[in-house]
Amino acid sequence: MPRSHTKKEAILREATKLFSEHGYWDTSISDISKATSVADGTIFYHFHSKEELFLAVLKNFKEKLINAFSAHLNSHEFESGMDMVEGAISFYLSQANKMEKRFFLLHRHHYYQIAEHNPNCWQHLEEIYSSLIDVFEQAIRIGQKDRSIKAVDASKKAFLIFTLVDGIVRFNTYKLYRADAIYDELIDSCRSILQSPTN
Amino acid sequence: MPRSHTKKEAILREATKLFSEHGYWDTSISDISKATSVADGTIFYHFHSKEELFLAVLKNFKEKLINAFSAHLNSHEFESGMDMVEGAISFYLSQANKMEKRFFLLHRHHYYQIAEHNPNCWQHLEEIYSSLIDVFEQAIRIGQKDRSIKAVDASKKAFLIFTLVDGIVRFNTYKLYRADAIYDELIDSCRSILQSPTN
DNA sequence: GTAAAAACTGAATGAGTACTCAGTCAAAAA
DNA sequence: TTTTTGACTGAGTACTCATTCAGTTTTTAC
Repeated sequence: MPRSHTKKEAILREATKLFSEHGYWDTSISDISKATSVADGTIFYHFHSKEELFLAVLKNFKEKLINAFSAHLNSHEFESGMDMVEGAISFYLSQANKMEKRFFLLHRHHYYQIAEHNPNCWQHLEEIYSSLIDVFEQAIRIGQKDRSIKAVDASKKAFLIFTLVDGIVRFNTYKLYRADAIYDELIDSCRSILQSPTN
Repeated sequence: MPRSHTKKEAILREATKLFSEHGYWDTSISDISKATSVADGTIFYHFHSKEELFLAVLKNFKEKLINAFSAHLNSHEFESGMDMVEGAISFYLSQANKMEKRFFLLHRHHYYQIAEHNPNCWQHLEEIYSSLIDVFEQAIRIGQKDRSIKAVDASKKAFLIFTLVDGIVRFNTYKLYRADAIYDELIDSCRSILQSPTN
């Protein structure tokens, strides 16, 4: 395995760090090359453009996040569908906490701007969101079978709940409100939305 | 009234348009000066820097949004607190629709980045969010008096509901999900969160 | 009408930027 | 050993951009 392999990885690692911390425009190619102890040209040898490097960071994040979610689902036993929904919420919050900077990047605007002219970027974003929302949707459907969740439009409610959780993560990273301070209210609200009053 | 007054206004108007449409980094001072038929220097005569101009746009938006909300509240009669909450939600959605580009700007990241080193910017953002959340909180408190809303932590639930509505606006502008398609589910969910089962 | 003040101009500046490319070097293939 | 290949280098290119400022025009004050 040539040395290049490690260098490409190192570039991607430093780029993830710098883009996440300072954003796309406030991170120059030479910032990344300095941080990686690599020549500017090496970056363009491995990635055709700054934008392509930025997309590689997104792709990497997408894979990490989706893998983390399926690992979580496979390694846990859930009492009921409702229990699964709650598990997904707290797992999402814990991931957002662990990968705070990368979620920050996801909530920034650059990717949505690039997505307008780059179908590849759009697809990454689409996959991230749909796979996350899917987790909620499946949990709701399971809950409807085991009667822990009432009859609702699973797809729409899944989107609503995801929006709520993701919005809280967003305000949390912007430090406008602390997520842990309303965790109980969040779970309580989700139960109100999904459970019939008798549960 | 000197001519300058109109020019300053025109600069602010064009800056709002261009920043909203293309973002902070993709709008140059000379783009704005061309659009306003003004010399580059004139912009710096009225605003000390690009960042200050950008903040003036935010301040302007803040005032417009807050005024629109109080006008709405003053000009409507509400049957109950719950009715007021629903009115606030649909008013927020209609404003987001009417001022789509400016909401786009609010949801972008630049202001949060500037806010990190500029207390003035931070204050604008804080005022926008707290005044909006306040509308929901007051409506909830009124609803608790007239019994249309059950006993909940008004402040926390107001934040939750605002987060949900704002999140939907965000996904709507990114065209990842259409807000009007889940309006009914949204209202339904808010009722579940706030009303006791017997209502 | 004249002086002072304010508004306005746009060419010039200089600090940045993404990206290129001719050439070096080490290791694999012949 | 010689040749070829792919990884890597970093000075150079062509460019954009926010900001400045010396000078001009317009408005206001007297």
